[in-house]
Amino acid sequence: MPKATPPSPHSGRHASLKMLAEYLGLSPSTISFVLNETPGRSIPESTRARVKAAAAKFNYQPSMIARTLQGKRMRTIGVLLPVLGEGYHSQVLSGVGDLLMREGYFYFTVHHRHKKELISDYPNLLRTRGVDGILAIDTHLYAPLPLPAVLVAGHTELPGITNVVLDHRKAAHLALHHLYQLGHRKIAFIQGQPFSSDSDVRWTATREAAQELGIEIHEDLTVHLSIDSTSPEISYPGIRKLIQSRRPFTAVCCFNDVSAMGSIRALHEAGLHVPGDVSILGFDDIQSAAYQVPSLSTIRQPLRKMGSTAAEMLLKKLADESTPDMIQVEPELVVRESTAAPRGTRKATKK
Amino acid sequence: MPKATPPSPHSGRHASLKMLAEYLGLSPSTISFVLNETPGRSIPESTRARVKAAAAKFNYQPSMIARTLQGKRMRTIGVLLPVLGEGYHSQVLSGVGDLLMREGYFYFTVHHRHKKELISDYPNLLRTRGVDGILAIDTHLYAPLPLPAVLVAGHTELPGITNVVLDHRKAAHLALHHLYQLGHRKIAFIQGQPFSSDSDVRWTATREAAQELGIEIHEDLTVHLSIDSTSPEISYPGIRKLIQSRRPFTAVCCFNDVSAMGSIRALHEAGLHVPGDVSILGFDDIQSAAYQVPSLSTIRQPLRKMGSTAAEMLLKKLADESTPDMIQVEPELVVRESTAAPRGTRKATKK
DNA sequence: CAAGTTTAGACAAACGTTTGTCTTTTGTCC
DNA sequence: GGACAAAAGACAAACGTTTGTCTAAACTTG
Repeated sequence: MPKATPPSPHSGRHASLKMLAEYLGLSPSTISFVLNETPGRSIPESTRARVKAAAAKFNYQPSMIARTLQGKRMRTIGVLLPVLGEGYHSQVLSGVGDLLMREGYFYFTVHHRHKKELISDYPNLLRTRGVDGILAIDTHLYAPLPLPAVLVAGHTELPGITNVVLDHRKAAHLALHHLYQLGHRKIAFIQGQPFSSDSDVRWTATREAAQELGIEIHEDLTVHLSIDSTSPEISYPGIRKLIQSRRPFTAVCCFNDVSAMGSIRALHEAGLHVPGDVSILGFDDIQSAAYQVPSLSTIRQPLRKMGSTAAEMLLKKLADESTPDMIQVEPELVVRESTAAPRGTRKATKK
Repeated sequence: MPKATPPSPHSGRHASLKMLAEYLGLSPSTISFVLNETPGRSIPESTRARVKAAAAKFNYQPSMIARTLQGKRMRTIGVLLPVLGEGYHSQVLSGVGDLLMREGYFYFTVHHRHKKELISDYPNLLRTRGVDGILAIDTHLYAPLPLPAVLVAGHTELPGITNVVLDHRKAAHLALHHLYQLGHRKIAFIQGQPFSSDSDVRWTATREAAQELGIEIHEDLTVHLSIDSTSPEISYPGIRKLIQSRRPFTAVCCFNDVSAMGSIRALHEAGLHVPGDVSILGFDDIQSAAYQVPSLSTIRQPLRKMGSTAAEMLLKKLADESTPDMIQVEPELVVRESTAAPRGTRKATKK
């Protein structure tokens, strides 16, 4: 049976400047001067010591809340992302969080599931809670933000906003060149969900790279992701259908590692071997990529770095330092077990 | 070259009660009464309409900050967890976040990497930022919190705190019984990191269950996790060493799915087949568990549910409703591909 | 029509800070 | 010992709300 919560021990109010003032026989302002080391105020060392001792004794912590009311910064950031989950967002967020905490900043996490209305509303609600700036991950913005902002994988051009993005042209080239030089020609593609902000840019870059290398992209061999999730289920049905269609392909170039995992699973169930029958190339290099069976070959994005860079830029903006409009980071090809030369390339050719 | 950020468009100050008051020729208090529908104040419909129109026109949003200064709630929670990452924490957090956002609450995420000092300090820092309550996940608390609190997988007994925990006895029994009835007798165990708050409880429960079933737990077959990470790397070296030791075992009962993935990887590299040579039983049932090759048999914790339940309890506390000291949730055995009868059980016995 | 009541709203204090100005005390210098 | 400066700190306003009290006008009622 639920027991009533006992009268909380939180009733003993917390130390305020006023209480300290009363205790010390000083005015609140004097205490504020000492604790903030406000320059230009003459206060003798003896008094300073008394004040500091009392502050320590009562574990005084100035209210950030009251402080912001004075136009000060709250040292708080709002982070906007589509969804909490494994993989991409989680890793970027981790980079953001690490840097912010290290710098003494706190942050709100807000997920919007790509709902336009929420994306518009949240920044304002965050503002009323005192955030100093906004960091948006994989989010398509519709209107200028009411606060300084930095975007990760945002492809929105808005004045005063800094974008941290991957060099998708290079990424696409790395991916296709890798498969090409292994000998793959019939390559299937997994295209990102329309609401994922990298999808368009990457698809364009992929088509360009394919053209350069003389690789054909067949609509018949293209799987379009649509499920809004961060689980491998996103690609599983698409790849199953592709297998059932019996169109030949020797490799799948995936939108991300999670969809690569779903693909491998689907191929496995169909009795196809990776990389023996089909090579799988992932994208992102999430934590578990190296530990899959087979381990994933993938295009690594420096996800944590992207997060921390974005956070760094935002803090710079808050310090009124200049920041570039765009920071491009470099992808990297990581070759593991899931890609290999297609069957027949090494032995006698089949036909 | 970095371009200077242009004078931000954030300079146009935001609507305050005072500005609205001036615009309407009313006093701030009157506007507050209308917007909050404060009972017991007589204000004619005509004025109300004027006020509401003006508020909409200027997109007025009351400052939560100023409001809390009046002793109101900020509708904000602080979430304490060891680390941002894949798996357990991510899923619980997702449940927490979903419920909180749905209820119009915002939350800070704070990771402490099990550092005692941070665990003690953060709650206070959160308080200065106006949070109404604290939700701690997988965190060992050392002192009473300055705010109402709910713990997930916290095994700290503190007055006024609600704990949301798994029924570990049942979980251990489900796990061992499953392996036992498949025919496993030589079972290796992966024990959680000492700083992980479920480790002790689960280990105790595991030993009890083993005794009941007559299963022996050999120290030689026990891997002790120690790496502070959420990647499969945590179990990989331990399992490698176990394999090299050449002590026979037919199954591994893992601390979590992530360590199960690392185990499978290590076995795979040693040329051992799962479940043919060794069965692997995970714990948690994280998103990707079903999509591994082989897919993971595991003990499911309702992680998202645990998160949302905890959040719900915290909001209840804030509403001064009574809450139980403990809520136990039920584990569930999920049988997939990674467990099977040990070799020799079905065919002629080996020896 | 005077007295009382309701209506519509203003006014002021408070929350916990910061910061500009003012006052009192002490010390220095000639 | 008087003039002045410096030192030490008090005082008050402000930030944007909420809320308790007060007032003025407009109604009611006998």
